[in-house]
Amino acid sequence: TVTGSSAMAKPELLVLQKQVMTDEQIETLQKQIRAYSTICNQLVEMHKAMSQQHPSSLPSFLMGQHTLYDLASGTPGFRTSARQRWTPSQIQLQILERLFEQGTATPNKQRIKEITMELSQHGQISETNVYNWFQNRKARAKRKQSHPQKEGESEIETDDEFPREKKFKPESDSNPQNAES
Amino acid sequence: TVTGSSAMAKPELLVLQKQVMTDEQIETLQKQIRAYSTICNQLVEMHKAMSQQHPSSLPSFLMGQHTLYDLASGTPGFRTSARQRWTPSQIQLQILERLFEQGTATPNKQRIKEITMELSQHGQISETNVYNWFQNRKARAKRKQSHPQKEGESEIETDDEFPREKKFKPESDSNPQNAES
DNA sequence: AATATATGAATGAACG
DNA sequence: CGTTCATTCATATATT
Repeated sequence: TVTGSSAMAKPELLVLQKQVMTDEQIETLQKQIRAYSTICNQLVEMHKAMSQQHPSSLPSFLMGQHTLYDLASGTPGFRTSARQRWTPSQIQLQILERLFEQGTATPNKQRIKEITMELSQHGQISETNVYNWFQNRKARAKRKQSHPQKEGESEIETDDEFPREKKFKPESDSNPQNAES
Repeated sequence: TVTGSSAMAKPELLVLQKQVMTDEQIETLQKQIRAYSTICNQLVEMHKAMSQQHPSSLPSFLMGQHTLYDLASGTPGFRTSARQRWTPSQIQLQILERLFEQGTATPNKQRIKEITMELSQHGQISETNVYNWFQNRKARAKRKQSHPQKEGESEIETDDEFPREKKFKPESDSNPQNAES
């Protein structure tokens, strides 16, 4: 039985007015469940390893949590991946790279359509894939040059990283000003 | 209507023929998520108590699990990344989505103030955040129809066994949107 | 197997 | 408002 231990996590993502969920909502739920599943199992494993006790001695609050095991242990590894990300084939990559070198940095809509059409002959691809690829390619190229040898030592400490030059839109008409603290 | 019906591998409880969930199913999901949430937090607490280490030293598999602590918002111990960029909480997102669906496409300044006031009760937020969110939401909703974000798996894997129960998207490439720049 | 890296995708913010 | 940029998230792949 799920006894609400505290008021820490209140997944209200399910509060709907109707009994209809969209694909996106279902996918969100799957992700969340999968995340919990993974972490729960990992944590349980760690706990067992640390306590060095009989593997059957689980803390009391895990008793009766059949819902957990029904969900998670049913499929080890939990292949719930709702969406696989696109992976360009070698041919596609070559074509894309060549286009990029030729100066096609940010193709417009029409250009993307053409490229997608072209690349679709060498594997499954969508316009969004092409769009994302060029965006990432450009961003990566830019970061590489400005960040040649810098090592990513940035830790999660409270180091006040200067938050970039934040530019406000000097709109004084219908644009709210930022009031963040 | 919901176009891309994805019949991918997923927990049994989510295998649906349509994108419609019954009250019971939603309730089941809520219970399961709550269970995960509770157990995860308990396990994390226990682990911290046992390891007697810095509360910030969490195992690697918890790194980057933003999905978790977004869901279990406010969970202490998880890396409190002082991110520069505003990230709406689940509740905030939910409210925003609802407002958007209700037709609040472009709220004026006054409306933004109200919304910000409302949302600020569920986390840090500024009027600019709200403004940007609606702008982005609208822009991307529009592009959504022109870019069918339906990518399949790449068939570059020649050593494929047999066609699994992959999801099949009705790639009808419906709307040849013509938006030249 | 666990960790590190590469990279596709998502999204808040900014620009013209 | 449409488009682009910058950063982050998530996962496939590589490395140890």
